[in-house]
Amino acid sequence: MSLQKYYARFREDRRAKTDDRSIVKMEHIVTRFPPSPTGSLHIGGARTALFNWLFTRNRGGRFILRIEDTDVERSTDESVKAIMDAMEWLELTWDEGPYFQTNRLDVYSEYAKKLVDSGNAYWCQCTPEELEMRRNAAMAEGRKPKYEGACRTKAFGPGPNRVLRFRAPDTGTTVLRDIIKGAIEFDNSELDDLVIVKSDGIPTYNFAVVVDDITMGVTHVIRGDDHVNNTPRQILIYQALGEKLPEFGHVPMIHGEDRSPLSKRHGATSVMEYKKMGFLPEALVNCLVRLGWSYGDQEIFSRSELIEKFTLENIGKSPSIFTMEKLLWLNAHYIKEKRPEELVSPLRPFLALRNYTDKSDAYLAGAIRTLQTRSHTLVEMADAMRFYMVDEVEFDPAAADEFLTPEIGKVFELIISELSNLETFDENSLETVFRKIVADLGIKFGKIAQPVRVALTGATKSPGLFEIIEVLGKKSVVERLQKGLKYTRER
RNA sequence: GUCCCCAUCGUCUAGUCUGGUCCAGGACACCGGCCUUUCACGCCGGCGACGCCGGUUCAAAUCCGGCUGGGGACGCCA
Repeated sequence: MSLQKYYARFREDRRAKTDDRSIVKMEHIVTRFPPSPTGSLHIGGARTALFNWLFTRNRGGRFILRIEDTDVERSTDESVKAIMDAMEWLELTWDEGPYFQTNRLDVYSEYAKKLVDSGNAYWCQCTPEELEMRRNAAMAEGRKPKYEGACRTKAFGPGPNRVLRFRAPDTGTTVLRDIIKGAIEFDNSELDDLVIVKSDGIPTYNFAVVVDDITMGVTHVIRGDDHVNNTPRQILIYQALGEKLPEFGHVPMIHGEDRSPLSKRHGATSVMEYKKMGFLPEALVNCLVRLGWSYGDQEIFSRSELIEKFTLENIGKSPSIFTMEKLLWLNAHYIKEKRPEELVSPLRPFLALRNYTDKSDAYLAGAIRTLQTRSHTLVEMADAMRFYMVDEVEFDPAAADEFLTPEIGKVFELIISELSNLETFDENSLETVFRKIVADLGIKFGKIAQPVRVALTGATKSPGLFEIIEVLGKKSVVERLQKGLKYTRER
């Protein structure tokens, strides 16, 4: 599929969902999620997107997807797709976009020109190498490694290998009034003249975001804590442009178990990896939202509840650690909660991966129902499903050895004949038959349960006997019992 | 190094703004028990934290200061 068509697909999607918003109060809130397409959507980015999305849906605003691809070297179409796929899986629908910064170069030039004309920007021809050296020297001497303004007064015009720098004030303070963190004051002397247009004519991040947020009418900038230090620079640019500031809210970071930034060595970082591991999107969403945000003691939230209850005020200030423990529990919860039929299609890919022969939706749903309280993930479920899917089960040697004994053979014969004559093959009648057999033989049900279980599933652990028998059906059950019987005779 | 942020059970967190109702509540994980045809589910119980020091106060998890620890930023990356 071409990228164009791909985007169009999402556009269609959006149109369909736009009307939902009219039922919510409109407050003209505009937010955005601006990933840079240099990889897949990861846990941290997903949570930022989720917070923005929830905030916007709660307030009845517009949520924009903007692709920040000004790093031409590292940006790829593949990443754009990966990010949109992940957002689609999490159902983080956007109302506008995706916009691409590389398509908006004219807009940035226009704003760059404004800054040059007003004396707030100047051309600089210091080379990256020189800059690097000066930075290192400053660090070595314990000084803040900032640009000292060598080209400030040279009045260069644009030219090859020249960059445009923003002329930052040397004195005074800039205050960031953060919705989440409160007021943070920065000494302007800490800031330097940052590059806003690179020598290839492409704007840098700090400039492009500001121009985009201004021109797209963004009212609330909600992003990761790692952007706090960029914010005073951006505020200065807003001011130089004479524009009104948006509200800023910086959400605390998510770390790995050793409190270092979340990375591959902490396990899966990409949202789609969690899909592959058999997690349900609602579980990931529920897990992610509780990292930094809370609503009293409540742990489980439906999507509509989240939209209703989400506010920025309930976001905490301290960073959190992402572990899979709660996610696993949440996933198990949602697996239990769903109707078996709803799990059929999400489970199918996992079944296919195991090369099981295909079964009907109804059969699958029946099998799923027996495994819902026993699975933390779809992977676990697909694995546990094996005995439902194969024609012939292979006995676990230890289990067969312990339970498929010669003595149990006679019992099997009786069960086989009773079951063969049974008309209605449901849990209730099954239970009646077994209780009768047990009573006739004068033994405890526990005596025969494990042997039958081994014959039917090959293992000592499984869902309840009667549910298994009902799902498997008479033919398969009788065959398996006969195979078990054969084993007891031939051992 | 400089600047900025953060700090409650192992983890996610409530409580901190508006000190007393908190010898700190919930959830996950872990441990024990019950239920039981196995395994799970479920239910009941247990373990377990206000980083440290000082100050303010009749009273501090809550306010103030310092320390320590962790994180972030300091790019012609975003």
